[in-house]
Amino acid sequence: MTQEYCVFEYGHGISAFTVKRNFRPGPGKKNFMAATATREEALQNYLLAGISDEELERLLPNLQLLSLPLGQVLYESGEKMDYVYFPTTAIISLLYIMENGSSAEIGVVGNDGLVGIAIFMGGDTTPNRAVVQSAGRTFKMKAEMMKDEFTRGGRFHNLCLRYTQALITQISQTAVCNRLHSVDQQLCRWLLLSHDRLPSDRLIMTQDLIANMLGVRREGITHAAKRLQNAGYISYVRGDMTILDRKGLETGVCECYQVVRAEYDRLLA
Amino acid sequence: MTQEYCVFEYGHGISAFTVKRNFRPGPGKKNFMAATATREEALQNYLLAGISDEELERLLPNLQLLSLPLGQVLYESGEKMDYVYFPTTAIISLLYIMENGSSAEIGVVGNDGLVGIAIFMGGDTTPNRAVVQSAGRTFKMKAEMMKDEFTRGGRFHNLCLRYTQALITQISQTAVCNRLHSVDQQLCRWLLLSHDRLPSDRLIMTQDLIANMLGVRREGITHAAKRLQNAGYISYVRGDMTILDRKGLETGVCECYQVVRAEYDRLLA
DNA sequence: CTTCGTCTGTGCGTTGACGCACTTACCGGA
DNA sequence: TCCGGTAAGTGCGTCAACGCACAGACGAAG
Repeated sequence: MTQEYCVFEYGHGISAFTVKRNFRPGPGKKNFMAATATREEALQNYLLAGISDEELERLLPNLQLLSLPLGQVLYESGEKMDYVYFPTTAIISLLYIMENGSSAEIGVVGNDGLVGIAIFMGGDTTPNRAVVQSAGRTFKMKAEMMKDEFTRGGRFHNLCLRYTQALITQISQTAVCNRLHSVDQQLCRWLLLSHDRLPSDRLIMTQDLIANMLGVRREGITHAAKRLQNAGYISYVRGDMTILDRKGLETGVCECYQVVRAEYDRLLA
Repeated sequence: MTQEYCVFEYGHGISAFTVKRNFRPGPGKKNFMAATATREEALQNYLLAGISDEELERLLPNLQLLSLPLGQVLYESGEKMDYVYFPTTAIISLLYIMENGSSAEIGVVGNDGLVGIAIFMGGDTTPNRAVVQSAGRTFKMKAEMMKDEFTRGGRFHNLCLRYTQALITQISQTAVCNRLHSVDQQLCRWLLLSHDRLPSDRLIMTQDLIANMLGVRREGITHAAKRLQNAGYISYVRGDMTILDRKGLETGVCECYQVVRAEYDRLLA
């Protein structure tokens, strides 16, 4: 089961993120559980669920299902992207890594979208790293197949572009939030964005990792998380967080979350 | 001459930005100097310069040239976009305005691109405001015409998408920079981004406006600008800034600028 | 020449986040 | 059962940026 796998992989993945941040599973380990896509499973991803039957039929044989452990790197900054990913239960974080090793998240992708927009936007690469933030399942598809289907136009083409616009809003709002809001507010925003993309209320992730994502100190997350815990919104025990009171989190968040949420709803309805 | 026009318009535009930020020229004032595009003028915009002759021929009759005063609002947040803009000498700032009135820039567009990507991305609107940051000229084109040409595919379609990816990188880097870097560094980045899109070395803009763009205090800009002035990189007199030493500015900037610059060069070569 | 509005410069107390060092708590393996 | 590694909590001093208040400084209008 995926959840058990998360816990198992947790100990390994963690070191990936901190310090070196260059963790990659060995070649034999990477694509286990790979299987051709079933229709039902594919529909768990909103983009795949939103395209026409004809398009889905064409894509299905080319979609490979796989499980991703926490910390796995899907793309490295500037690296040619061989695959595009359609997450179902996994959550992928898009990060920029500074030359001095510090990092900041620019966006997050779950079953609401896809990882690898540069493939159809024409740039082929981006100066960002894509890392598994929450272990889970995803489909992957060869970049060439992605380009072919995109070039056909049709609903898939349009939906990809609308998703990209939604992602732009998310990134924009991250910029605004980084500029104007407190760590407390940003943590709330981050938790809600994650929760929206999570199959359960559990998030397997240390405070150190969250700090790396938000580009703040680990102690800052400790304090903010403590406040949320005291308020009864979350429980947090050694890398195992549970969201107890979503409504509560929403009272602590800045308007940035709602703006992003509304745009996703509007564009990908 | 455009430069003189900037100075003239300066006194009016200014009040637009501060406090209320809802300045709009009256109906009769908006589209003065409108004229059908000449080929040479159109080529000053990199996107228009990069498309095929056939495409350009088709667009030219639909392009209207106009001068934009400092502070004019091209789009309001959530407002339907009737036109797309291809700046030549004008610079447009994309801002998010918080509910409490504070603001932060998420990106800047000059003759390197276009304003209004939501039109072809399919969302039609964005939760941002587009404001003239530096007075100058731009082409505008009806949204429908834009959609039509985009839908044809071809080089125009691809170039628009590549430009969008470049813009995404700029927005992403804004997010990172907001998170990790000092006001001094951010001011350098902002000046360089503006200078790249400026027809001269002069920038007509008060410290108060720059502060609104960067989402910081006006006094913070005063201090940072003073340091740059003492270093001899810029001169600054009451809303009239001149960039004296570009190389100098580049020594004070963080890596964010170079990352964005490299992506623009790579994607829009 | 004076006045008024605007832009810039400065000082000062406050604060949120940082960096560092350290302790406590937990867990799995020897 | 002990030990070592990892996660989380705490306490400090430091600092960059904030908010506010006010003082020049400039320029256009009368």
